[in-house]
Amino acid sequence: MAKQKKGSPPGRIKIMKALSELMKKKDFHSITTSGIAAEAGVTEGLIYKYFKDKKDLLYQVLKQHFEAFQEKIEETTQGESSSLDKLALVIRCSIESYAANRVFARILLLEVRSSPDYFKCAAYDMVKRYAKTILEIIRQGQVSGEISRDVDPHAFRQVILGSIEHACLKEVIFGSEIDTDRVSERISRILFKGVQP
Amino acid sequence: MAKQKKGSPPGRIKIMKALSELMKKKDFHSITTSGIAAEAGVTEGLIYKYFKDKKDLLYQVLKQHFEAFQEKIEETTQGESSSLDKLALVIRCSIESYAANRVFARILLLEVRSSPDYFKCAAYDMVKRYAKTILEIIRQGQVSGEISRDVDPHAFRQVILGSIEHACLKEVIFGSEIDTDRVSERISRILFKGVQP
Amino acid sequence: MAKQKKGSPPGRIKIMKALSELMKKKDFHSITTSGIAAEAGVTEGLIYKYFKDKKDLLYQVLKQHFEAFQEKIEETTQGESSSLDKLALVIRCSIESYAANRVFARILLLEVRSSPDYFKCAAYDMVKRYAKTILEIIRQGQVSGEISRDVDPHAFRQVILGSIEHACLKEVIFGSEIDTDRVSERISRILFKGVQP
Amino acid sequence: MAKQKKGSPPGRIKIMKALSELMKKKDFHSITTSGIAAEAGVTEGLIYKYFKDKKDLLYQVLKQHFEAFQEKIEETTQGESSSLDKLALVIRCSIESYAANRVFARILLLEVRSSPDYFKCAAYDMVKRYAKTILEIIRQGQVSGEISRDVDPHAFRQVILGSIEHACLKEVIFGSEIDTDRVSERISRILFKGVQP
DNA sequence: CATGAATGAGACTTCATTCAT
DNA sequence: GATGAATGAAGTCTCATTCAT
Repeated sequence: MAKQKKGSPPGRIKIMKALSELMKKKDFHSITTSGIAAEAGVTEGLIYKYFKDKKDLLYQVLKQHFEAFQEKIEETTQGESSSLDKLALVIRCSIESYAANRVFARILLLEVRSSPDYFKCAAYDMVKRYAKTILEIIRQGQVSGEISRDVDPHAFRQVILGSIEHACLKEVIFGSEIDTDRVSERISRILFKGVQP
Repeated sequence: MAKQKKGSPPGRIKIMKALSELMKKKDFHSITTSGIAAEAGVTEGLIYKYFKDKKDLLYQVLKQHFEAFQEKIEETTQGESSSLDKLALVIRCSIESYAANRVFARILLLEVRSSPDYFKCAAYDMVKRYAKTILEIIRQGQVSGEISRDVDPHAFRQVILGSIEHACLKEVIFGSEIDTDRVSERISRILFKGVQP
Repeated sequence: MAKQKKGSPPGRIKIMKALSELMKKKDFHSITTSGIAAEAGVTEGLIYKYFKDKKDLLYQVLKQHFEAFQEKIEETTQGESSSLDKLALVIRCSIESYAANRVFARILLLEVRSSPDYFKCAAYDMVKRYAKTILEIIRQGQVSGEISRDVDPHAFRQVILGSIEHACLKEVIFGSEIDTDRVSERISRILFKGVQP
Repeated sequence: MAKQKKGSPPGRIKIMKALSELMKKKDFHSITTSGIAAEAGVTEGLIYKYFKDKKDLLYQVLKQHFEAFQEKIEETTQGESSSLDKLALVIRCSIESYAANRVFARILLLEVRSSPDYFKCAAYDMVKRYAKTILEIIRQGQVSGEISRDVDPHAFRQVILGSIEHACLKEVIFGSEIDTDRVSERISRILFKGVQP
């Protein structure tokens, strides 16, 4: 119900599923439209009925994954009142999502970034919203006194995002397991308290 | 003298330079061998005399950039005795390199990571060495008491690398300027002291 | 009706015909895919929709020719009861086919034999069937007493096949005419009765 | 001494040997000049110092092999006075040569025949001489009464050559062993006495 | 006697994409 | 709602060959 818009014709759904499926194993560039069609059990032509082009298809798939992600992030942080706890939750939840959803991670971390037109697509808008959410939490933390005023919010956000991504990158690339709990705790520990004794 | 091995035939050098040049503007996938040849002023065939294929050429270029980078890192940190100062220098120097050398940054941050065979190439070996250097500095810091023992060295390294990369990513993608000093200082500030007041 | 399976798309048929046509004048290696496409009046890409590669196309064409050939051989020998007469017919019919169908002869006698993968393709299976047919006729002849028991069937088959091929080779190479009747009669005469007075 | 002309420069010899060597495993078309140069331990350019082109090199190698072959045939048949015995010896000797010298066999049976310019090269002259020798023996046999007058000499020669070649073809292609004695005896048996009881 | 750098033509192949049905 | 035939542009790569040194 949350996964596909109700009115979606079967072919459209099959095609998106097919790309998702193929991206578990291969990178986008080595996936061909004919491969997608074969996996979906439809003809190549049909892809162009529903998507402007191959990249558009990718962005649609990404957006679909992202909606679920964003929803979860917002749900999770809602109840929490402490800013640092919220951030810890965002970190945890992001890593969890990457871990649980390799395709999403692959696309986001490795595929789309190199094409300039990604930054104009609908899916990127959601990334911006996600980033904005984090920035707001940081600012709240500074207002409430949980976070030091001499920390630059943008820099902090960068460090958070970078840490999350780098933590997942290797496992996404090599397909290894991610120990979500350990990884996210360690990151939070370092970022919040620093490394000095 | 440091840039090319003297024995290299002129054509080889021209080809590598041509790819470097083209990567300032386009991503690797949209660069064609015929484009490279044209830019280098040689014939397409010559590329395959010196490089196994287009990817091999990319890795050679990357490796060449990396050698300069690695050299600089080692030079820079040599004189320093404090571990945290060394790490701050590594961060600064890395960001500086990315900032000064967009091609290198593009390749490393956006292009190669999605191809599995990159991780088997010679250039990746240098990445590993770079990463190892950082890990060793962290461990020295723990021995000397500068860095808290309850910080996991691998996690800390991940946070460092992630922060560096993410800090540069946007500017590399959009071609904007990086204020090396400010960015690196802020990162070090957060990572070393944490964000709590 | 016997020539192409009705389901074949027009492009596929045109391509196969084009190769057949071109092979009348040139050898396979000097025929290019672009030449084939031009002759067929389709685009080069279409070749690869229907055939794995250029060689696959060749083998398909060969197989098609072979099916007609095999059919004819079987038809021809059906009515005959004497083994030697059957063999004479096989010889005659084979030479006739080579004579009437230079393309087929060229491919079989000169082109495919040097590529190891020909011997794994479907067309070669038909050659084996043809050879088997001959062997069986020989054995029947020995059973019926027409052919001496101290003649080795395999050796005899070799001699038959070799004689047929060599008889046609020169004319295939130089494009000269073959006097089917005379050639086949002479071969049968020698093979059956020997050369001693 | 018989193998190379005395004055041959070392490079020339190395190149010819290299091609011979490579042809033991691969067919001529898939052997590249660069492969030849590598095997010979010289540079590609040198090939064109000594040979007009790649094909010329092939013909030179063939000719060299052929000289040894021709010499042996003539030696062998010299002493014999009976025509049929001479022919039996030619058959035996030819098969023996093919068996012992796969490269020679490969070139002659599989490679050169499809190029029209082979028939203008020096090596082909030797083939003609060999064929002529056989024809003369057959005619002598008819004069002496050993061979029936109603056998056409050309047809008989064709049968002989075809039988020899076909007998060796499979083993040359697949690299299997040839039992020279058995094969040649069986062929002579059939050709001379026929197959009727 | 030989090298090594470079060429150039073209080969095969791939793929996203379109359009009539 | 979907098919299937066809396109066309480009892309990577191969290889025989030449020539200055």
